[in-house]
Amino acid sequence: MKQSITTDRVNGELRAVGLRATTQRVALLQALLSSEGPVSVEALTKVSKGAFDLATAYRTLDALVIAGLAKRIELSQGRALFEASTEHHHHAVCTTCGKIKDIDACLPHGIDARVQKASGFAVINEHSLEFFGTCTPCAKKKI
Amino acid sequence: MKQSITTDRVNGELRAVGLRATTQRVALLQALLSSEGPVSVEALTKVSKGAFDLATAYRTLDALVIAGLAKRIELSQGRALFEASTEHHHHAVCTTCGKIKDIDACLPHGIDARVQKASGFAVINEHSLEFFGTCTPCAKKKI
DNA sequence: TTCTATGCAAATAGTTTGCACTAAA
DNA sequence: TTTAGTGCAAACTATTTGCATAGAA
Repeated sequence: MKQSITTDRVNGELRAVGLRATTQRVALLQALLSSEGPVSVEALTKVSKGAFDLATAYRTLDALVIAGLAKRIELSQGRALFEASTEHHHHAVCTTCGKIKDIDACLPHGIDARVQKASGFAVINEHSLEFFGTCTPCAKKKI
Repeated sequence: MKQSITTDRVNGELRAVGLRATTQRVALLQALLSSEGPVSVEALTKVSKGAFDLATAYRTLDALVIAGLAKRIELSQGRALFEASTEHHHHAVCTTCGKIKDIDACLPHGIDARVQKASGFAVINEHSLEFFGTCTPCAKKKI
């Protein structure tokens, strides 16, 4: 858990992007901002005790992604993960237990531009970089 | 289409990894080897006219991935793509039309090792790097 | 002949949608 | 009061699984 996120701040962020600050949205965005790494939709609905509907969670997350407050991540096959929009970074995924750790960016600057030339694409404006391996606890268990 | 892949070669590759060379597997692996980039499971079953069952395709692809002959790729949300195992490379994805283009590797050597240190993971043995943007045809249509 | 692989159909899992109702603004 | 957002249930899509049968070795 990072430092606690005030309801007021979340309220403001929602309104700033033109979304009504409903109880559910505040709870969801708060949960998103408070979690260490990418979270599953199911996990998000359970964070606040007054667990809200899955459909609401999906709709809200879509809205947050469009508003630029959240990012959708494709890591696990067939289960979407979401994280709050923070500065650009990458992830290390443990292929044994599924744990995900944030990794600070370390790609050479201008790589998007270089790939743009190499690919013949008109625009390259985003990239995802994920690392896979075994975390230390899992590695120890295997010995 | 790359140069045509002989049935014999595919037969051999399958047997080499201990898989029976059934009609379906040969057709599927041949289709995989012949396609330019990542392909969906549905597309693979339709390549050979004697379209075979989806369940068979999934089971076969699993076996091929385990055997190291194929790779599973998570790009589009909720639809798995597969490609034949070739040398390490990355992809550029057009977020408008979905077209995928292979990109030759361009990450600094030793990056896995560096991330291994930075992440505290015991092992980092794989990474995926995907670029997103707009391909030239799509960019022109938008003007 | 033996045993793995296939096809079919049913079962899951994750996600999306329609609609009447609730609650922000 | 107005209109966007929610819950519930049903619909969908991609993928998986059980089981009897076909076919590779």
